[in-house]
Amino acid sequence: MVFALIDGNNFYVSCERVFDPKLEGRPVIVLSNNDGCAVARSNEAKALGIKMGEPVFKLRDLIERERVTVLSSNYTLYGDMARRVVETLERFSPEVEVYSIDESFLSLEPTPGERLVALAEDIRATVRRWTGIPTCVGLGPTKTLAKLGNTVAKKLPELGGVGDLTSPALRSLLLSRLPVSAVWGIGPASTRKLCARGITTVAGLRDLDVSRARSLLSVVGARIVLELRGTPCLPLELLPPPQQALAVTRSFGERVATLDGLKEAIAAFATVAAAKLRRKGLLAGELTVFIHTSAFSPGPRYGASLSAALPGMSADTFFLIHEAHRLLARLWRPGYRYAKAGVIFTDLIPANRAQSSLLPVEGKDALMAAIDRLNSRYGRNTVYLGAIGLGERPWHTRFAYRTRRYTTRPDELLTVS
DNA sequence: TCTGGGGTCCTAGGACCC
DNA sequence: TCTGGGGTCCTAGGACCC
Repeated sequence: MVFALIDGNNFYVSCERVFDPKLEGRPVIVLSNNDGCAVARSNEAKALGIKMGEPVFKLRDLIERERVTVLSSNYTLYGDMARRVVETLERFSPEVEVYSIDESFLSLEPTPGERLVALAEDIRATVRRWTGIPTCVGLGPTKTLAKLGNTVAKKLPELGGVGDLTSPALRSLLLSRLPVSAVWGIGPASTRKLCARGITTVAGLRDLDVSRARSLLSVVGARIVLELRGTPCLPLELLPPPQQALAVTRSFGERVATLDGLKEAIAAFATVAAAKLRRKGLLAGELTVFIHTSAFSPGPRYGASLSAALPGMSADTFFLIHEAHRLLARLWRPGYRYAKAGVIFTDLIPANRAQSSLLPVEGKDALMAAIDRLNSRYGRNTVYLGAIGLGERPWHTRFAYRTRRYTTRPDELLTVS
């Protein structure tokens, strides 16, 4: 059995290009929430030196000079495109682990006589043809090596999009040339630790004594060393583990100084989070609320968070807004310009496993279901609670350059003439 | 002078991922 | 002026138990 990792190339940009071919061959970046940072870059944008996570205001001149196309995130579109990619992958293996929005692990069992690389090329070509999304495929005897193979495929275009690390000989050659920071799970802190001890290449990490890796980088490091040697330690996760936390947090479009303004924002975030809970069939038992000023701007700074067990498991918007507001009232201090806030639900359980309350609230579930149906049928925010406010919403996240939701909104379909 | 052993649970903080 | 959001896992240390 071989692990394959299929990963969408510059995924968000590729989704946009499917519906706007004029973007092909041009520098394109997609921005984070609130149009803050570049989170996806076409190869042309990478070639201009635009870094992952770079704040867009620092790029203004470059964008102007090089005529870079700048787009806001269109998560509705990317989520739907990702679903199509996964459906395509499921044709090639009964075992698919959806690892992130643009990455899936597959187990591959080539039939006798079938070349593994040819199979990988077939997967790429089919995904491209059926969804329009270009991908790269990494192959290896472990997930860590498949991931590394994918990195190699992206780095070396001459490989034709497939990085095969199943053969020990080729693997040894490549591992001695790749920096240790290229390994999945080795971040900046671990890279510093390793380099300080003279371990700078992937091969160096592979040859590190396992107990030494364990003491240096915890069990995570020990597992990585074994995986690099070809011993699988990470199985495919075919069914997603139960979710542990659900958060809605946002930077504000404009700073908010008043308690009323924060209450509206927190009510809006709690509304979205509660709807997500219901869609996933979950109830929350604990709530955290946080607010803070900007970490970048000068001026007085303040930030705080509070958690509390809810008096009962819930996914009820009325109740959750009320509880979030109680925490907010204890957090809020006057005299600050707040830049960000959020609500986080934890202690999640499936609604069908919950103990029923001794004091059922008549009709509340039916009311929530009715609201969800209306909003699903007529669009988000068709019906919402007055706590979100009816007037200006300075805290609203900016999406100034968002494209259409081509695949999920009949009124936003692409028109062809 | 000599002062056990083996556990669980919880939390805060760090690290990492996309 | 303008700097994202949503997750998971691991460890150390304290509290507590018998």
